[in-house]
Amino acid sequence: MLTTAPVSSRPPGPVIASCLANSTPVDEHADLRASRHVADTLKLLQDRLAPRRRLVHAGDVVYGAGERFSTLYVLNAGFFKMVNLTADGREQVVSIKFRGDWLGFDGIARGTYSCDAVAMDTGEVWMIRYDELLAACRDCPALLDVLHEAMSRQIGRDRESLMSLCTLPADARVAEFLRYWADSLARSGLRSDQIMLRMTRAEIGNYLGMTLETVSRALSKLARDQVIRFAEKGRREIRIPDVGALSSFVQRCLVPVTTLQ
Amino acid sequence: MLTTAPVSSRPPGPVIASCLANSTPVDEHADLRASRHVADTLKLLQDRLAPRRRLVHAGDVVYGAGERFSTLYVLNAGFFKMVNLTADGREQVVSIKFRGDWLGFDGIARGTYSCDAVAMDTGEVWMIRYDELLAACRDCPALLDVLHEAMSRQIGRDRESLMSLCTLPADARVAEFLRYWADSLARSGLRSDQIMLRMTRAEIGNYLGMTLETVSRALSKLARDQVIRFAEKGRREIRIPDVGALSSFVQRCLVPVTTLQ
DNA sequence: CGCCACTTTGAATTAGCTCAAATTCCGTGG
DNA sequence: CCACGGAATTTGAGCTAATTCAAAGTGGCG
Repeated sequence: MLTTAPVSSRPPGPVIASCLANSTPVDEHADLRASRHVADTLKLLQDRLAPRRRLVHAGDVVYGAGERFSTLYVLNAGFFKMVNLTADGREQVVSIKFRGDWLGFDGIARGTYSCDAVAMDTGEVWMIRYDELLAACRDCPALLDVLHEAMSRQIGRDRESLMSLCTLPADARVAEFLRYWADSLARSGLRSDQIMLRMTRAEIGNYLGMTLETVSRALSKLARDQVIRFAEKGRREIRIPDVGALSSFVQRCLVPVTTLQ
Repeated sequence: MLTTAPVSSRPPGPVIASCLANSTPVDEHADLRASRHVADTLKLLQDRLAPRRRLVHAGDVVYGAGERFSTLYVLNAGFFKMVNLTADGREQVVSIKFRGDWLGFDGIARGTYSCDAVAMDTGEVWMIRYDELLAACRDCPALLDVLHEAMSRQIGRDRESLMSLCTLPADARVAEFLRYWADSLARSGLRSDQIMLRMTRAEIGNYLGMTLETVSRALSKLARDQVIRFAEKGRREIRIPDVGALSSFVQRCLVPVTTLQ
């Protein structure tokens, strides 16, 4: 559980238990706290609302853009992408959801969902009728706190995505993307030194505002620089020996030449 | 300055009164309804919370990144920009706020604000302590609805920004930006055929993920195509004879050659 | 009037895109 | 088991939209 530091001394080791490989250098308990926070939130929802659970498989659409809004979803397992399709035919992955994330907030204001929520893997969502949630909040203020916290976190997260898009070159955006994915796994209580990407290069590129070729080149570069490693077979699985290395890669992208003088 | 234009058959024509020239083709009362909605919301807040008002002038910082979160702000007049500064020194305008918009949602989850809220003009914000708001919501569910609606709308809006960034070329992003600004003025109940930009080209470029030169070129192009017109003096004021023209300009950007076959 | 910040425009440069070809992976059926 | 085919990926090469660099031009204001 305690990573053996940056320098990889770790043998591939069986994936069995031993989970929760984290590596935030600043606060090595941060991931643990975060994952507990997710677990606590889910527990609260389960206790107070006993939400209906729904199993999903890759490709399942939990709700589609334009459908009447009535229920929020909380992701308990698996991964989702939110896909937006504009009237003029532009298609865009606008966000990726992990365990503990809520789906459907955008529906509250308009009365209809504005995206498709598509499962990228086998997983489970909890269905929470918005009206029932509000009713339950009356008896249990903690529930309201949890709701607001989730909405607020999404707002903060969306902002970070926007920052990335606006201020980072393509290579760095890919690195940031992997870093966030690893972070999210850690928050979920899963091992984060190993990512099974559930997206094609084309989808990643769409999400990050670049072409699939650029994604591929960026990943190749990250591998060349030893920041990531591809699993022996299948280039969808990515090993991240040290999350910190991803962050410093981003930094390096920002200071292209200035280092010299 | 006025290049004799490619075709130019339209005479300058007086722009005198005739305010509120809107041009949503689908529903010509949409703007009116939207502005009533903003007014109703503000009325509700005023009646139930009697929030403290604060006058601001251009450059005033209502709250800064890192400050302890305690209160939300509702913009009653003026314009704000939200500015994010990352640890590594990247600075980014992450959103623009208009009348009826709320400021500070990002603070709920982290307990601190994550952006600077900077006034771009003389205006007024209403201060709403978050704890008091929650207390008031207990007696008045409508208040809670308004809060959730505002958070949800921001989530939806942030998504649209991201779509723009990812899927539109620079020219179109500038057009979209102006269109949204005009829309927001209409929602505020202000005339929307005329925009006084409170931002430099550099700020606009930062917000839209491009350089100031690109913004300038895009605006020049829009003027050349008669989609906008600059006021006689000062290139900060922009006339929009027809908002629809902005939208169709965006469309044109998306179909570069395909029109032929 | 003259400074200064902002804007516009042009010319050269480049990051990322498009197009194209080769390679790998994986499921399917003989 | 292997051969086959389609989809995803990688990599190269040229092209283009947008950036960078540079030089005027414009407006606001003490």
